[in-house]
Amino acid sequence: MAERGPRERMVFSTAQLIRREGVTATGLRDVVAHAEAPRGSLGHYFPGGKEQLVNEAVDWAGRYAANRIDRFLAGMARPTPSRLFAAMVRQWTDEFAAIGFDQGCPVAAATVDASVTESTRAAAAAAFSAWRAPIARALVGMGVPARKATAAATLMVSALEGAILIARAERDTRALTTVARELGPLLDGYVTR
Amino acid sequence: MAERGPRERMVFSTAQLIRREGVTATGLRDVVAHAEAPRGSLGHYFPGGKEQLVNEAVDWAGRYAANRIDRFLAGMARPTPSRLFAAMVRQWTDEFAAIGFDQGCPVAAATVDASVTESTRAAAAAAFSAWRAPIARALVGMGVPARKATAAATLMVSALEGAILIARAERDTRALTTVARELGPLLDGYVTR
DNA sequence: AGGCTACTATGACGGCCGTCATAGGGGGTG
DNA sequence: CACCCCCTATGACGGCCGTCATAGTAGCCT
Repeated sequence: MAERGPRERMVFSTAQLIRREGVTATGLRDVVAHAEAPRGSLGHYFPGGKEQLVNEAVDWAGRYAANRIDRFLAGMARPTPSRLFAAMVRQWTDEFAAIGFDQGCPVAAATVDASVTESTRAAAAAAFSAWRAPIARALVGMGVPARKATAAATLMVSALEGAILIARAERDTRALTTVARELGPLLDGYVTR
Repeated sequence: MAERGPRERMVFSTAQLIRREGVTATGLRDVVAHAEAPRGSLGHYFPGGKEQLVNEAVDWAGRYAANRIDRFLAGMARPTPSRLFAAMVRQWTDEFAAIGFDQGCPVAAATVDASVTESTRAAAAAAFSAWRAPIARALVGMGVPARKATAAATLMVSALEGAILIARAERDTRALTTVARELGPLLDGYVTR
């Protein structure tokens, strides 16, 4: 997360804060403090106000999740659906173990939280889409029929998001490891060649 | 939702409002208005303040979800894991179709949202537990080994919660129907007798 | 009747929110 | 130098928040 300009830092910090506080509870003053950004720049870079800032943070999160998928695949010698899913899950178990359960998924937070604006809801939908696309593409590359790939990707994201939720509530990664274990064989079963 | 006292109405209204606004965005004044309850009673019935009110709402939601499971089973001639899951999913697709995508799961909202207090987080964990227990019990009754039943219940709740999230973001029930369809055979495969 | 308890009414308090108006720096260009 | 444009500084505004103090009212118990 190299040294970027104030604008990018604010978007990134917004995503970070949304992850643990939710949209409504994240104040713009908190954002500038976290980003160590000049407060006066807020209205300058984000004339659309908090709504614009939040939307950009959600966009950022969607792109980040998508990139992660590609990175997981790049690190695998012989990728399989279950291995990809295991990597996605492990990313979260590792993070929970390392820094605690306070930070969840920003896209989930933006979806659930608050008097979320229509535009923010649309940003969340786009983020889920951006996340699912590389998964489905990867599954096809592993031999899953295109017809089944998007459904499988939806299942993977759903199970992961739900398990993240439960893990945070229980402060225990068990839900995550459970879904990875139980879903693995089913996912590999989609492969036809 | 028969005519209850003001106290119960406030708890119920809190759950309703949390479902669509989140915890932080739900104001106490909104609650009394929605419950048509006397404002002066808030501090009387809930000396623990908003925190207590939210916790009771989450508790209520957990019990409600658990009761729903029993009601689903009662309405089935020959219950199977996939049929139970389909019923759980259908409850949500029906609700989304009927009243829109504005209302999600209150337990998810309480988990994700905000400067949620430790006690609220614990209430959410208890709610998930209360929800999962009757599912696991039902699975055992259908012939799923006890060893596998809790894992399967966790998978079902995870996939459902995640799909609810995606469905709300996309304003489309497709994610829900997808997980029901894809997970069905796996769930029935747990049955050994 | 008197008194005690359970409940309700009302308004004020301090605090934080997102937004905006105003003004100042500061470097590159004419 | 003068100018302009991009960025930043600062403080005020109205509004809503959760909480609390104070003052009632209603009804049962003895």
